Amino acid sequence: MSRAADTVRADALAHQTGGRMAGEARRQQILRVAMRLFSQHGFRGTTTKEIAHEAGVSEAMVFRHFATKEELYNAILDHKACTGTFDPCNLLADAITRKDDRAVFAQLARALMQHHEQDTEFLRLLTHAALEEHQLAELFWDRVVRQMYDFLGGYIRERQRDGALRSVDPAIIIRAFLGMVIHHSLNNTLWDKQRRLLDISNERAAREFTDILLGGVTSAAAAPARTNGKTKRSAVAARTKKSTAKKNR
Amino acid sequence: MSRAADTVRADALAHQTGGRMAGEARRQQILRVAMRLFSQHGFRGTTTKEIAHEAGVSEAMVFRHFATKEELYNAILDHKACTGTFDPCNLLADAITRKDDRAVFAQLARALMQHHEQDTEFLRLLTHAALEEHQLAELFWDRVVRQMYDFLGGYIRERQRDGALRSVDPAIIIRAFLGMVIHHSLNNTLWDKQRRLLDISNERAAREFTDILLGGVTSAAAAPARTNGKTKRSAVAARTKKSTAKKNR
DNA sequence: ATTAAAAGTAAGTACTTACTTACCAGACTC
DNA sequence: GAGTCTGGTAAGTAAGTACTTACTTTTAAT
Repeated sequence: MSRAADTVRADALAHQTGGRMAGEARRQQILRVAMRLFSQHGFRGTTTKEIAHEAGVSEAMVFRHFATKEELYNAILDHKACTGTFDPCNLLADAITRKDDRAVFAQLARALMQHHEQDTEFLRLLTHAALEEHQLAELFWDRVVRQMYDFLGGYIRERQRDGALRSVDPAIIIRAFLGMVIHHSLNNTLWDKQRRLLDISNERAAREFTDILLGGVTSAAAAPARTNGKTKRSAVAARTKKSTAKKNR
Repeated sequence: MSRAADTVRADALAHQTGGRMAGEARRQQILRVAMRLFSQHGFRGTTTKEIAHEAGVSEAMVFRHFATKEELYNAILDHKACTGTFDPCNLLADAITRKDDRAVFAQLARALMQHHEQDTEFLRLLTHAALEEHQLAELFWDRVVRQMYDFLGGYIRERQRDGALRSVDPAIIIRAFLGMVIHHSLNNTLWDKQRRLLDISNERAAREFTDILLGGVTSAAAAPARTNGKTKRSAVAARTKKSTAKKNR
């Protein structure tokens, strides 16, 4: 869908003359403005007056469309939580059927980072929500994060049965990988916007993170050849087994 | 100085009868209360009235000790930024001189996660500061994060010259590792306090993350055996040594 | 052209906010 | 025991805050 185009058109209309708009269009515009402001200053840090002013409209109009400030906030969060997220199933389907681990993780990382970069607002909104312990945080968790862990977890378990991946709790692998990716995104959008400490393309970051992860979790890396390929009994193998046992509750 | 002792005494005094306190003690108490509230609700989400009430004192007293709310906030942040952070130099000095990569990273991870767990307030405070683009975020960045990258970066470069680690930009390695660790901490304190998705001890998390990282960045992993025996051998030796070290607990 | 709904506003209300002023009470010195 | 320094408060103030009310203008179908 052409969200970008809609945005431009609506804003143009609003900023031209401040003229009268159709109800739904105005509603959407207020939503967009509010989203921007909430993501910048948080819920408490954003005033309804400010929202109204930025939307080029009186405060009363905001309250005509949204009964309370809270309702406006919820509308944004709901909309974002439902619409704004991609699901990894479609994106990774191809790579998964090919069992191309490298492609699976690299594509996931690239898609995530691209998403974060294009929709910085959402990242900030989510972080605000988490800090304020708003229900969105939980909602997002249940709808998106849990699904991600389930989905990726299934794939990893499969690859572990194939003997391609070391038997580590899949959740740990996912936590580690998402950690690299999300931390990197948060760094770029929240902490080090000028990228003073590390300035690399999403492409490259995805590649490097994937290299590190796969190096760390593929079977070959865990059991470096020394005797033959099958029956190496080493401290490494013992450790791996132990952690598997611990994991099997 | 015995800050801990002061703290205890002050709280006891304050909670007993709400009696009169020495100036400095009251100041410290207000600071502590304010820190807790700011970390819970952010700067804008915390009122001076609330702070005063929780400190068992009138609002005017807050403003006697701190001219403005902003000054109070700054005092907290400054104090935290200077006092509250550990520097990795001392902590890791031993492991570094031994060139025990596993110990270096595992200890760092454990210390960081422990720190985050014990001082959740600070994590939240920092995140709030980053979102609000408060100067503390930058201050913390310059004083702590940059130092960490420099320090660890130096060690990694050294180990790369030794041929022990693959030649990847050290900053990427650090970003990846800190990503796993910090993301995990943020998850535990901000998103998934009940640890529904992953519930492991800091100890184990540190170990697993270190395993993944080292698997991904040691030379052997990057250049799987097939060439000569040197890198292979060293890799195996390193791994064995590490796992022995790990077993000693 | 009439009319009724919809889009919009100016000017409130009731309450909260950060911050101030004017005053008080006990402990200490002299 | 007079003076004064210090920890403390009650009761403000001016500027916000979310939200409302009473009213006007535009649109568009009849």
